[in-house]
Amino acid sequence: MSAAEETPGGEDVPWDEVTPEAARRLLVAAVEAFAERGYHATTTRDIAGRAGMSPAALYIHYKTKEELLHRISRIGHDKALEILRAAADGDGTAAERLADAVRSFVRWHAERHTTARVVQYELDALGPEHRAEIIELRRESDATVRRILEEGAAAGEFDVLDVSGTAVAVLSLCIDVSRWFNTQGRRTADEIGVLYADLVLRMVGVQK
Amino acid sequence: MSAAEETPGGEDVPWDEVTPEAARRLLVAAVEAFAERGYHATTTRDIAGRAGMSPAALYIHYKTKEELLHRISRIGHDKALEILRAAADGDGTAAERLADAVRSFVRWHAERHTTARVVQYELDALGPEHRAEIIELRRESDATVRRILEEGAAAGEFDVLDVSGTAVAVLSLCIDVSRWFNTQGRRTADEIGVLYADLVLRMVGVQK
DNA sequence: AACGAGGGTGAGCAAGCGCTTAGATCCTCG
DNA sequence: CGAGGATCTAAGCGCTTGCTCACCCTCGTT
Repeated sequence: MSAAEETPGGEDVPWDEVTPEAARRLLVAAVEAFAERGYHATTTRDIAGRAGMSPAALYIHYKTKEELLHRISRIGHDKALEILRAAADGDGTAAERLADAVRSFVRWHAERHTTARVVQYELDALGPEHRAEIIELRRESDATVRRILEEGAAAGEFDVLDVSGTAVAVLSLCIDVSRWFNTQGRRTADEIGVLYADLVLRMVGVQK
Repeated sequence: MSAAEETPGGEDVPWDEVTPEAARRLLVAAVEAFAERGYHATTTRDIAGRAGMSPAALYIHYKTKEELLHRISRIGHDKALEILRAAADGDGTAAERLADAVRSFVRWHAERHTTARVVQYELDALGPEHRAEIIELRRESDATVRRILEEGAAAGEFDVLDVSGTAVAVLSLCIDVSRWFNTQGRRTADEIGVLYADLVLRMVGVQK
């Protein structure tokens, strides 16, 4: 049993932590529908239909439609935070780690823009406790980026006037990729990652 | 009759192009509701209630709920484009005009983040023709920023590898302010505008 | 062969949705 | 003053929504 399955294309299969298979199919269908039309415009019938099941089948695996959104949001935020932390905890100078963080974070938001859109823009549709839980994860993402900036500033690598303001700007720039990215566009996810890493290094005063 | 009314606080009153007064009240109520809960989660009863009117009153001034959203989106995009063009067509070096554009564009997205949120994130809720109309306005915003970058690059003021990619990044950075900005936050709209103008100048290789 | 458990379905309920209609009330102007 | 259009309301229509319920089918175990 492989820990991370692979498609013929080499892309790793997400959501493989969701079992049984019917629950995963429903969740994938929900991600697509939420990304296309938004949480509130998506009906449970639409989700079930995309998964090839009857409307009632949804409620065998999920208590409510909101629970589905929460599962998606939680897994997505965990993944996003994991990406940032892997870069922040890596080897190399602060500049290298910052570039790595931006490159991989942007790539995720572009490649998986369907998921990212739901994760980043449907926060308000969650119930109060679920929303609070997710907001805490976002705070940790913010702290991770801030940490790299602080280390780079302390080491004299970066020239930053406002560390926390710059951290917000960096994250904001990356997140918004999921709003406008389009698979038919001119640029690939990789190209945007490279471009953005360069722009962010410039923001912190690093010359190439 | 003043062309632009003023509140005691000195803030200019938007939506004064919307008449009669009842139609404006409904529209302002809709902006608040759409920003808080999203277009699809907002009911026509909620909008009418906030405006202190009965549900049916909405349909005297607007044919559908979608027409309300379109009016909001159209006026907001016109205003955003006007801000960008005023800066782009101003005097001064390309660097000064770029800084001015970012400063005022960010300030608008922060100060009027309620409106901006609806304008920027509810595009998909519009019908096909209305959406196409708005997308055209966005293209013009993009072209305006790109123009400043091209002029700065041609004049040797800027060091930009990828003009259109950088233009997207600059706009994206500014727009996303409306997602996270909060009136109770640490920073004022002005402060963020100044910070972001600095970050953007760094992106295009201008030293302070 | 009989069983129990769990995933699945068709039908449908109560509530809430966008929007309409009939009629009351207000304002404007001859 | 009194006609007539504009504005607003109470009531409610037809439909869709999230979700439930009674039942069925499949399958490993005894």
